[in-house]
Amino acid sequence: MDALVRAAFATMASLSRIGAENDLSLSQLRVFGILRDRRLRMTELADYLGLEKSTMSGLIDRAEKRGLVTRAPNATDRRAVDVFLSPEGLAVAQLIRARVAAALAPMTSRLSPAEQHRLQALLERTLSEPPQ
Amino acid sequence: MDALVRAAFATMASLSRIGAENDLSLSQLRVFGILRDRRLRMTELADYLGLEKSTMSGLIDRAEKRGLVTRAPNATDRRAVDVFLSPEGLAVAQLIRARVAAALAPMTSRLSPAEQHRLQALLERTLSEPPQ
DNA sequence: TATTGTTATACTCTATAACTATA
DNA sequence: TATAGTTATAGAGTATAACAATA
Repeated sequence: MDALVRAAFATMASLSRIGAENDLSLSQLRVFGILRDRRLRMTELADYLGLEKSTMSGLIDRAEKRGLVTRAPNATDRRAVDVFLSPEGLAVAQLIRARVAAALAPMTSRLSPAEQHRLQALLERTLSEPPQ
Repeated sequence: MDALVRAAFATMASLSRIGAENDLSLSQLRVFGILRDRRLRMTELADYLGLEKSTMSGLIDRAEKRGLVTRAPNATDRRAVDVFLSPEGLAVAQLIRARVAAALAPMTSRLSPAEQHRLQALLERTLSEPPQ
């Protein structure tokens, strides 16, 4: 569906721009979204993002160097490393979230509240299982 | 809107995967989509994608080296360079288009034809002007 | 032996700045 | 002077392969 692809590009353009304004790539933006309310191991994080663990190391290296995330040894598996947002990182994550909502508002506000609800319901259903 | 962002990521994941299967990045995928029925100058292409002209040079360099696109001097402005798909590039573009449709089908097919139509109409309206 | 994570390496994507050729 | 495009350079993102530590 053409409209879906165009909506996806328009949405990602907004996300990219907001990320860039905070010196964050799209992947880092996703890291912040995922870690907002979780503490995960490197491998789990890589699985969430569909990236290699070596790529994850680089992403977390750079975010850690900026003081946005923290690494800590896992309590039960001494091979594993937990990652979570620092207080600064959490603040950035919340800022980003607000900015994304504001950026997408012009799109969604073209619809009435009832239509927004209908759009959301339709999208939710298309997302019920990941596409192949 | 949360569903919109998730739908965007799901869609982009499909596009990325299809691109990767053909050794094409998302940006190159977009180039193919844009050039499918057009011949553009480097600067126009860069504007479409929101990229710097130097970035465009690199993308087109690599695609040209693979025989997928062709550069030609512009007929009226000797500073300008036109870009268009080669026959091989056109074949790839058509293949990609079919693969994208097939990949997104599982998402859209969860809706009835009437619902698909409604979703498309709602998305079209949110896209009536680009978000800020 | 298998898994977790890091490091080394290589390539793509991206932007900025400097440059050449043309307008 | 301004614009079109390329090149040089640098940094981020990505994957593959090799590795050390732990399970």
